[in-house]
Amino acid sequence: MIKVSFPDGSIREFEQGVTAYQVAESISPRLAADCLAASVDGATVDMSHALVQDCAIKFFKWDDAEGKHAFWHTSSHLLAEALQALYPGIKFGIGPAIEQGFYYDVDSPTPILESDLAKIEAKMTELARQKEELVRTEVSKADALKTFTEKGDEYKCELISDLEDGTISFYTNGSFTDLCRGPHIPHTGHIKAIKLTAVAGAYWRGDEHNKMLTRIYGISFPKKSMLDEYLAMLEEAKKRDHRKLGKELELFTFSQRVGQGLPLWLPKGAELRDRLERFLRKIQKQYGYQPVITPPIGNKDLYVTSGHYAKYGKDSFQPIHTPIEGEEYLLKPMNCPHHCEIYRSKPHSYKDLPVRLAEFGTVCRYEQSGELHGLTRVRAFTQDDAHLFVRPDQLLEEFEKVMDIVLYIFKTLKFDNYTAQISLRDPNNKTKYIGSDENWEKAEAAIIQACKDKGMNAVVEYGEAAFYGPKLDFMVKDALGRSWQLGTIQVDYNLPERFDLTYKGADDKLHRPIMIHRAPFGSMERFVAVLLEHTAGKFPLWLAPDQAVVLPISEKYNDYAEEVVAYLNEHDVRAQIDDRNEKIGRKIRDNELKRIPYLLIVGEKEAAERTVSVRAQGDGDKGSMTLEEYARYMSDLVSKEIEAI
RNA sequence: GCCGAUGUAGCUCAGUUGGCCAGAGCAGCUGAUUUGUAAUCAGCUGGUCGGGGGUUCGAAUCCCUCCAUCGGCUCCA
Repeated sequence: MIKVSFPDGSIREFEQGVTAYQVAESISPRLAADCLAASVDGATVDMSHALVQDCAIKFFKWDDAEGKHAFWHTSSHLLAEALQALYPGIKFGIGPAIEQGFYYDVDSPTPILESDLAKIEAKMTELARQKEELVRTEVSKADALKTFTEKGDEYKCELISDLEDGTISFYTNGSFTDLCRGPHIPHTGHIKAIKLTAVAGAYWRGDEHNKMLTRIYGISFPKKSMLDEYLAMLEEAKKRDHRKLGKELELFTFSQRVGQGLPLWLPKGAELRDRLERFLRKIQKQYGYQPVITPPIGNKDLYVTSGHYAKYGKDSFQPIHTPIEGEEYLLKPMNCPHHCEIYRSKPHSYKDLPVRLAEFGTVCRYEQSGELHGLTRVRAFTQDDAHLFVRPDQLLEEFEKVMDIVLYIFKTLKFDNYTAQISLRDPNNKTKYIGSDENWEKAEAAIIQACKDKGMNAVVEYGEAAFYGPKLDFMVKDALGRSWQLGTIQVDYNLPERFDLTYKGADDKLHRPIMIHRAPFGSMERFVAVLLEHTAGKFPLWLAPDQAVVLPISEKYNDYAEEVVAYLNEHDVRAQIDDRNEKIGRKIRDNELKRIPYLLIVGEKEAAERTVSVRAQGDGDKGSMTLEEYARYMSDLVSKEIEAI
């Protein structure tokens, strides 16, 4: 047996004659990368050469996340080395690998601009060609601090100060030495294609009170062709951008004159939204929800009572003053307080619960200008909101029923790559939240239990809770991989207390209900945005604003085409005519680009036979059908989509 | 809000060593054509070059400022 000791302190035993490749295989890539610094007890394995090569091969297959991580992490060191060479006096923050690529945060005496990126890329390529090894050294905390103090790198010093006492590792590539845990790929020569993608500002340690550093984003690959593929993929993703599609498909628009972040829904967008609302209303009716309607403003006192004013008052649209009566009103930033008051409007018995109040409620929030983003982050939006007032013994069952609704919606719309996130409060900063520890613990336990019951694989995030209670959020990614929260379910013990909500129990005493806030879509705006990017504008038939367009071959057949449209509209098919004086090829092209699901071509033959020639979106000619056949065909397709559960 | 970039016709974009009345394609309008499965032809209309201020004999082009948009950061009830 031979012993191999690793930098993390572990010692593994291997049979005599083991190859370096087998050693590499036996451990994770993360450890494998660190084998550069491994020492060998015994002479049979040459760790310095073969293992290095084999590790490299393993990484370049991109066969696991750790391999890519090491590759991009090394790339960030390479970026830092290039920056150090080009910008004297530059100081370094952190430079990690991220999901797609890497970045480095720096503080440069001369500004680094987007136009400098090509120059930096060239320097990186030059350094990469030198095949610089990533050399690990280990030092004490005191020595580490000394090294960076001498360099005047205050950011690194701050990082080291926060580390626990003990051994600290440095990695050196060429002339650049960084505080780093590793792992890295063996040498920079494997980095064959580099693209610096963006320069941005980023607060030191993510705190807006700190100095803003310059963040340089990049991505790298072991082959030029992989970079080309990546860039092509980005181009494709841009075509799915909901802002672009929203314009092309005439769903929504914005107007500077109306104001930033205030979407204007165009007729086709309104049709789409209406379909979604009707879909959810139907489900909610089955689940025993009662629709309510509340006004777009509310007295400031309402939000003082709820606690929202103390938390968000300063960052909101400022109160509307009424000079005559001297009152203050707020544009409604959420529906919960109004719904609490509806609950309070009459006494409740334990037999009445759960009470489920639902409203498509439009709310206004003064989001920071830099945060606005298409339809995903706006200043006025409509929540598919509902508040459930439940007894403690009903909490779990009701929570799980809400989960069922969210999952049904996601399934119907084929959102299969969502992430469920349990958002709990930050245990280290409880001042951000209202309510007692006991209530928080009960609420958090309920969500965790519900996920367990449902077998839902959820990630837990601390510090992501709402200020009044923990949540279960459903996150979905957009075309460029940015994650957006859609559905949300929240457990709240606090607002019922603040509004003194009660019900009379079987024991003839007053009890406190628990509130569940929920919005399966999240908001109509954001949901439509993500739906657009998912479908690339090819909506399922039941949602498509226009399901079919009738295309007469020439104006001679316009009358018959009108008859077809009338027939279809009577039979619940949303159809229009394209009677422009254009050739049929042109009409097909234009309507295909508008993602119309079905094109119905009518000419002499169809008019005589009372048929339509059916063309499915992206799927070409489907042959001819009688009007009856086609209407039935459509209704079958729609019912199949909706009942896909 | 912060860092960086962008802003030319309804849309997509040309036009910077400052210089003739600011261009194209698509869309729109008019006319011709009456069409069989992804762009018929011709003519015409349309622009305070994001707003305001400045430099200059002269500004889409240079400077200042404001606004909006985009990429991030921070925030997200």
